[in-house]
Amino acid sequence: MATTIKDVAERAQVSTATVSYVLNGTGSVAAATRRRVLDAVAALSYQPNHAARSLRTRSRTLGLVLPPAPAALADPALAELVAGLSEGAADGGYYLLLAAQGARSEAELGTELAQTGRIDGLVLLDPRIDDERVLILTAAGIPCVAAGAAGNSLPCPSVGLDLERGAYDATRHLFQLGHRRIAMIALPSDLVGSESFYQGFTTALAESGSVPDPELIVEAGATQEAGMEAMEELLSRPEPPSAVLAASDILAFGAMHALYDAGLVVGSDLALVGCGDLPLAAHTHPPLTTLRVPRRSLGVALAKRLIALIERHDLDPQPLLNLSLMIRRSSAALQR
Amino acid sequence: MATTIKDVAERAQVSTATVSYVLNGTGSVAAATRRRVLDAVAALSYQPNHAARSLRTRSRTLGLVLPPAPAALADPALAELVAGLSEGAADGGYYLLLAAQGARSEAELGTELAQTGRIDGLVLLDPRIDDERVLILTAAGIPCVAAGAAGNSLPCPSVGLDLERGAYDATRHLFQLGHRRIAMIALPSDLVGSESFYQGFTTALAESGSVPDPELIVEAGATQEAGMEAMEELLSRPEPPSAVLAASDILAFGAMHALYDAGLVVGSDLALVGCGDLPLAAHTHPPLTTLRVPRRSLGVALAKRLIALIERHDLDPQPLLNLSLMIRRSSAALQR
DNA sequence: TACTCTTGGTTAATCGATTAAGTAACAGTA
DNA sequence: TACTGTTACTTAATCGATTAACCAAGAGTA
Repeated sequence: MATTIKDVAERAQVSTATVSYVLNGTGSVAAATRRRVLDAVAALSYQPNHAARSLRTRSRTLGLVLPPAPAALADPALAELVAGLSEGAADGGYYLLLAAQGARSEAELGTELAQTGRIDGLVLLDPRIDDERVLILTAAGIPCVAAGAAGNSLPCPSVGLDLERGAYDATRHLFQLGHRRIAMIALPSDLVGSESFYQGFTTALAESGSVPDPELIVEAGATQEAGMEAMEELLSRPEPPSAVLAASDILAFGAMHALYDAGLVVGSDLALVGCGDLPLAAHTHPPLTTLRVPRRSLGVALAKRLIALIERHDLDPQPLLNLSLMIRRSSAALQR
Repeated sequence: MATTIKDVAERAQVSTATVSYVLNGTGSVAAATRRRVLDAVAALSYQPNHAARSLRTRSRTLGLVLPPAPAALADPALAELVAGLSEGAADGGYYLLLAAQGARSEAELGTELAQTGRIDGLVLLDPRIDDERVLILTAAGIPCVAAGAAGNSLPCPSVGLDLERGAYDATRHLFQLGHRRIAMIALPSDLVGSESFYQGFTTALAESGSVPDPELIVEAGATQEAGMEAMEELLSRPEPPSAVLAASDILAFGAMHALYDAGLVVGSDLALVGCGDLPLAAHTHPPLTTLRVPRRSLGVALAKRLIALIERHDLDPQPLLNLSLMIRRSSAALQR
């Protein structure tokens, strides 16, 4: 039924080897012969069988392990990243395999997928410092790239977001609105990127002649509840902040709840800026000023980088992707 | 490096055939031999190579074609469905392959994936009546299931949502709040499911002794703009409705904008109910009453059904999945 | 002339599984 | 005893590509 390389070879009056050489651009084939082969391919609308091909070479498939149920919900924008990944994969002639993380750890699952030849490499989300997944996978010789990590704090390539610059921009924005007591709610410090974000924050403060008040820096978890608690903590300070920069939208949403509970009006009583620009951010009340993450481009870049790694192309040092500050009503000028 | 069936065979002192028989539960193998084989498998932590296996049998992979960029954004809840799909796939020993739809049509891409042996079957989103994708794919003998379609309006199996019951519940809810002039904003009528939704609506009306006023039924597109226009149209009626049931949250969001523009307050001036329960729905102002779609379960059910189809198990007639009405502030009692 | 290179192919081994066909040993049966 | 079945294996073909190894013919060179 399905046409094979043999059918093409017969029709073009050559051996299957020649067909393969033409199709892969390897070997040396006379122009006339090449034509005959290509004509036969077109006439039969031949597509090489994937299993046979990957039995000898690569699987041309990138893998992504989906976080278990609750975490998947935590990032509604995952779809956007995934779309970018499969787009970037397609550009390079690859596809994207999704695996649901069941009982096994992500590293185990990834190793299995790679060792059974299902995937050639893996994309890792939310990398942490000294991430054990990276250690296990690279030790097993499995190519992987990490998403959204900046710089070289990881033993594997990554495509980074310029969180430092983003945090800097957001902080400057608050400063220019007149705020002087600016707090920050940080993500867990073992997340790669937390450090950069903090750097951007302090750099902006330093530039305006102030130093970060340790009282106004709270490290939170990654959930909305954590953001809520962090905000409550900030409000309990002797001298509470007039503006808050949250390292993620989720944290900012939690902070909003805390502010609402405290009877404070976001935007006028206190300025709030998030990071991520989740779809929800534009629809909270008031709409949240936040740093937009180019998720689709991030996905595309990750896929391309992983493919380069797999095929051992020269890895062009990828520039960091920029965040853009979406100014909305949650950040207003300081009232006095 | 990677351990093969040969390594296992050697260690267990049997032929590779026997190993295969043990692993697949086929053939007849003495208990003692089976033990030896299983021990060897465990000792070598052997995993069969996927390419080799699928060269002879199936690829144990389900396919999903991602809608092109703009449409993908239209349904932020796609991630949830995808998570369900890969979960259901994993349960059956399958994985999920994602393909970005580039220039080619979904049917072409799906056919190619199936014919190159990359996937065994395809999941189709948003099926339409006489959907050409279904026709092309089933003609090519490619198993596929459609998502969210009810009943038998499709030439391929599907996992349905009980939209009729959902629309009925929502309409009854509005009626019980005292509303008598209830309008409906419908999705394009060629979407499988539009008919059922309409049925539920009219059944509920009929039960309360009224018949649907054609003036109060507007067929819209699928976008927010379409919802906005539809609402404007309804407001221009000589006798405008006091309540509106929108066939999708997106349409409802558009309707909200139109109402805002008209200076009407959703929830008090007019009751509005959507369908889908997108993450945004709980965060609009006022929060939107809507029918929650069990997306994750839908994904799981779709995957299981597709696998059953591929492996020719008896397809147990899947019950329709129920929607549940999330009552929020957009639907309030009739003011008089 | 005799030798070496290059070009343009072919032949056949190979990847790692599945599975049809074959076989030896033994039990049951007429 | 001779025949038929079963059980428990093994042998080897096969899936459809890639690719190392080989080869023939013609060009270039000493």
